[in-house]
Amino acid sequence: MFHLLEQLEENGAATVSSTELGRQLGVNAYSVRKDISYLGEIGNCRGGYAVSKLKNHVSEKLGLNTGRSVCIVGLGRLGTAILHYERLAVSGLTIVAGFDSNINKLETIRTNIPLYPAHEITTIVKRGGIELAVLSVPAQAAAETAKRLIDGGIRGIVNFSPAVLSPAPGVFIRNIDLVAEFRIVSVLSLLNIKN
Amino acid sequence: MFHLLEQLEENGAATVSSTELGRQLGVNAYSVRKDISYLGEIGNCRGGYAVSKLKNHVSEKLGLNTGRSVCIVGLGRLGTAILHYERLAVSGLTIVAGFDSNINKLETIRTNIPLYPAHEITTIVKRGGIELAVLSVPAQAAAETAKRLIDGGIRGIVNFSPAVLSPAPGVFIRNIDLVAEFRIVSVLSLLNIKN
DNA sequence: CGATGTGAAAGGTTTCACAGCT
DNA sequence: AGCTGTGAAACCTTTCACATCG
Repeated sequence: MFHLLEQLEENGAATVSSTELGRQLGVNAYSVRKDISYLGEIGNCRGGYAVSKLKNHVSEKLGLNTGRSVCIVGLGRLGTAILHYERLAVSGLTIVAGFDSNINKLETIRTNIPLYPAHEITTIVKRGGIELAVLSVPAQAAAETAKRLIDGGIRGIVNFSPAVLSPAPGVFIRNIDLVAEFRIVSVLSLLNIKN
Repeated sequence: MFHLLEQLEENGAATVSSTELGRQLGVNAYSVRKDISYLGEIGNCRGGYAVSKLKNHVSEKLGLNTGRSVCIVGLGRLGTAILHYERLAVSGLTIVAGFDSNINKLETIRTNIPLYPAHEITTIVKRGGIELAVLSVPAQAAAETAKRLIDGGIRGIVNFSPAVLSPAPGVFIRNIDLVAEFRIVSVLSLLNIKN
């Protein structure tokens, strides 16, 4: 949704209607209006929403403009891919550190982002006031690593490992199990025609 | 869920109760039982579920055992990471091809999986009867690439690009916008304590 | 008119309570 | 007693109809 607004703005569109937004997002116009209305009114009934105004409005209400610091824990292929992901940088998130338990690996990765061994997680997170973390370590290391992050005072974790992390107070955890996603597609593509 | 069952089996657990499954999955026991019951009964009321029996039951009912072929389109860092992802291989999915529009890139990637230039997508997918695809190309290339896959007769697409693909009959599309996931964590970790 | 914002209906999912089996 | 399977209740989300505004 936000990405679409940015695209529209780049293309020089001044306004956009809920119908059009819905079409491009693959949902109906009701939902679009409902969602937008939760953030308070803004539309100028005649010509739809003013694109840049709506973008800023959403951005502000959701706190998307407040830059937040992120660290990547586990620099395997997936972790490294995220470390270099450009789209993150342009979305208010700054990657400020990377961690891996394999010290040799830290030296082979080319980046300007500072990298540290895994045992320093708690210290660095605490010192740098790092708010969010990406967990891309093997399943068996997930619980231990998460504990270190939480001890450092992390506020949110995006967990790519298949292990389900035990919830901690004040820490928001989002699990993304890639293999499960593939299974979903695999199963559902067999069954029905509609999404 | 499925991953947990495999783990339990490895650890030699013979049976498991819905309460215990729920605890480890971070949901309550009601949901676990409800979900399992949709696939038909199986539990032996006294000692909970027999782990391996349940695993096979789920596997069979969901068609997880029928090996399906997958191709990866767009061999950037993310695409390459998935190409090498071992956990996919052990979950009934076989990666049978990779595609990229940059021919030079195809030569630099070390793998046993056959790689092809992007313009051959339709041909190879059709010829190989490839069922599922991973789309990890830049947003502006997503629509065109998806069209080629669909022309080749693909059944399901896991779309990692931020572009929303227009739905096609008989093709199941699952969108995974990584930046959106980070925004969700970023926003929600600010607000509430509970997940 | 064309478009938004919103209360009410429809539909679906999660939670619960409890019968029934070992 | 301990646990499963399931109908009913509570809850939430999506869909719709329509009043309202420029």
